[in-house]
Amino acid sequence: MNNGRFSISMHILTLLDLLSDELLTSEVIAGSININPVLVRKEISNLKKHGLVESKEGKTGGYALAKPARQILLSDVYTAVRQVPLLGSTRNSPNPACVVGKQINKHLDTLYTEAEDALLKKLGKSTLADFSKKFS
Amino acid sequence: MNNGRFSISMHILTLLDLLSDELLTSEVIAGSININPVLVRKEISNLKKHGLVESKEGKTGGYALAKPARQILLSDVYTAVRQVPLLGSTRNSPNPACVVGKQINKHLDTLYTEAEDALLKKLGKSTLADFSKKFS
DNA sequence: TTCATCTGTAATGTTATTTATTACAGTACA
DNA sequence: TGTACTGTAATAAATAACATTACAGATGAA
Repeated sequence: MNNGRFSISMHILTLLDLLSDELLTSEVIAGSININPVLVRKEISNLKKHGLVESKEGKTGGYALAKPARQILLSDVYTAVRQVPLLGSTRNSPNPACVVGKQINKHLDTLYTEAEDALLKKLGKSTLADFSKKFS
Repeated sequence: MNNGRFSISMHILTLLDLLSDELLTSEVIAGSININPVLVRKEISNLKKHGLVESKEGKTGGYALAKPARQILLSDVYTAVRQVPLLGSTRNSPNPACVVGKQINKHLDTLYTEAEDALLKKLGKSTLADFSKKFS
């Protein structure tokens, strides 16, 4: 995964949950995370695609959760953010002339999928509401 | 984690297991993975520190597993390679003036530790021998 | 109806991380 | 004593992550 994106998404979602009585702007959110507002908008663009956040444009616009925090599993967040296998390499092209090189990617993929399933299962046990409950 | 390192270590260890009747040189290993031999030596330097591989210098030198493949858990490999939290961000310094920013890292750390424990538990269920058995 | 304030997104620049390469000292065997 | 390795440092190149600038489009309010 793009390292950092899960943390950023969790931060965004936590803010939206805890301050759910108002729409938050990308600038306010960015101020809490301490990153650029454009990054927040990009990240939220992704969270919107996955049905976790909704937005309103124009003046008085901003962001809010698309559904109650107790209906958002942390595994949903992971899935939304995920791009590449958790343990997998980015650029590798092992030698196909070698018995191991030829098959390793296939077998590693299987392993990574299983490992990721275990992770998802774990993350699926708590919700955003459970998480943001810790802030008080 | 340094993405790619787990894959590389698994590749190295699989080769060492399947060709355990001889010492393998960094060049042979690098040829199978299709990376630079120096990277192999560096990665093995780390695996040695964790007691998974042993080496012999000089002419006729090379590498071998430090113990039987059935005694090497995949979680051992992960632990050897691991540098930073699985899901964690690299550079983030949230705003301490914000209720969320102030505490988020602490709570994310807890979450990441739990998630990683689940992963380790899963990886601890199979050994290098189980993995390399798949190549034939 | 026009200005102010926001989202959405593209394009580009900067910085950090990862991987590759070069170089060479040290070891061990023949 | 030469050859073929490991071990490791130093540096360069490639890639990925993040920041910034810019601006079109939406929406509400003066």
